[in-house]
Amino acid sequence: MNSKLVLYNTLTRRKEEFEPLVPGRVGMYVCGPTVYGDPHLGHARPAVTFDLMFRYLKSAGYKVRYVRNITDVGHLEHDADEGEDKIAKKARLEQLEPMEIAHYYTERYHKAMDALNVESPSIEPHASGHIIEQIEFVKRIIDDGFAYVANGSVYFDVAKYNAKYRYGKLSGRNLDDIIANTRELDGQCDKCHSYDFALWKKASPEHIMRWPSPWSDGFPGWHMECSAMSKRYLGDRFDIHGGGMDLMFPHHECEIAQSTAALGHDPARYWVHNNMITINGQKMGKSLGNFITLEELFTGTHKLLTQAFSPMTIRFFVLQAHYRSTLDFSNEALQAAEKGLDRLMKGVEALDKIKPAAVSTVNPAELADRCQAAMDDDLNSPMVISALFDWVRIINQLVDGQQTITAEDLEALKTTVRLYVFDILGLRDEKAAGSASGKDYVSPLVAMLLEERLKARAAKDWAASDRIRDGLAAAGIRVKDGKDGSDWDLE
RNA sequence: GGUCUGAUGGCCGAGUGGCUAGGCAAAGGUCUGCAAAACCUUGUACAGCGGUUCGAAUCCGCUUCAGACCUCCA
Repeated sequence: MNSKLVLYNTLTRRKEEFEPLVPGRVGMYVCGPTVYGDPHLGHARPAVTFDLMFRYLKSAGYKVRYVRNITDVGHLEHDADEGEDKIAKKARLEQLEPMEIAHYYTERYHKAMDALNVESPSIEPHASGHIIEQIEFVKRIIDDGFAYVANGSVYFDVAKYNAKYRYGKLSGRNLDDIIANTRELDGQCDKCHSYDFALWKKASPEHIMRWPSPWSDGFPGWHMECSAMSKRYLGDRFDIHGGGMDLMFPHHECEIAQSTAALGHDPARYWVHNNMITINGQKMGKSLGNFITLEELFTGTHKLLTQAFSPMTIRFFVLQAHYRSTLDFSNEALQAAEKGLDRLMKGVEALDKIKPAAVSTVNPAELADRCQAAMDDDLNSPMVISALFDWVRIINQLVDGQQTITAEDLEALKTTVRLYVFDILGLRDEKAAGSASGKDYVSPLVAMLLEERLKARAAKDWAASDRIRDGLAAAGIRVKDGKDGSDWDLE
């Protein structure tokens, strides 16, 4: 473990050297999706970002427990008080059981994550499966005096909490500002203050998702699951808590308050937030209705898309920007990513064409050092990619014989390139993998035709040669003439 | 209004006191019967105005513009 990882901690607004609580082990918790709709491009950002973190920490030698939740209950729409449970609402619309909806979209989410080559986390707890833990957590907060019961619901007493700790430490707000900027309550509410938030909500008669509790038949408040489940699987303290920047306030702020109220201290040491994906300069999100689902991207069926983009193009697109920057969606940017990825993958394939020599004119350790330094610096994947591209050029020069490399250095180079491209960036050679079966299937046929074409070319029968080339092109097979004969590829 | 980010070449995006990523596009070249593909080369940009400094795109101040959060959102 020779990495010296530095992470930007939202809590301190600084880059800090990463020191796990237990040497050699890392506990990380990331807010996962609310499963009431198809996963969209916005979901790809945290998924890929924290997948990168997960992969890098593991490759650095840490034993990592990565917990990413599935929110299948308790997430209210419009208003934490009067709103309706998202899952339940969707269920009524589609005439389905709430769990049916949650299951369906969880599956869809998993499918999209697989396509993006996002590794499954160590544990993926569902909020609905941890009602007991959440009730216990609420009890502790009540016992410590930081919550009050009102008409079957339980609310967090923000003012009381703020008197002892500080509410707003993560988002940089202070309570006075929050009071000044929180809208007034309707008057029908059980809460004492507008800025208090629900820990447990009494269910109205028509509410389907409900569980018994000491206070009422109801459901947990919408920040409770993360506090309860992170404690359950990672302990009272853990290393990294991640999520999208839009969750910083109020969600993560409330999580800190809940955990601090119940346990007396912060739950996580490093708070890491990924930035948003924008479209025409605006955040891509459910509420704005300007999101593109991942399936639409993969199939090219959204009206804003000029073509389909493969999952790896999306992944590469995300990795080409630093996770804390906004990333603007456009067809042009995605096309650039697609071509760039293609170039990178061709470079990786070209490694096998290099013939070792007696001396090296290149130093593969340079690549390894650059990549590690970039990753250590707050997971700077764009810098890693930049270094890899520099080496694609060198690899091509090696293939060309303009540079030479020893067998030993070549092995080191292959190891480094593959480590970063496949294991850490998590890219997959879609063309090689995806079309392998199809390519194998037609291979003998194409080989035969190319042989005929070669004969025709040798005889300078250009008409016959071009006829074969055009015929193959019509079948989606592109012939590429090189120095040492012809190669081909599926479109 | 409050809190906080950001403004980089044709586009996307790193960097962040001097050595000035990378990709895409473009131009030139190599190869080729032609084409395509592939490869090579080139490209001096950091919103504006002040200030600090030997030196600033990078630090500070102001201005303009954009975005996020403050209500569910990755």
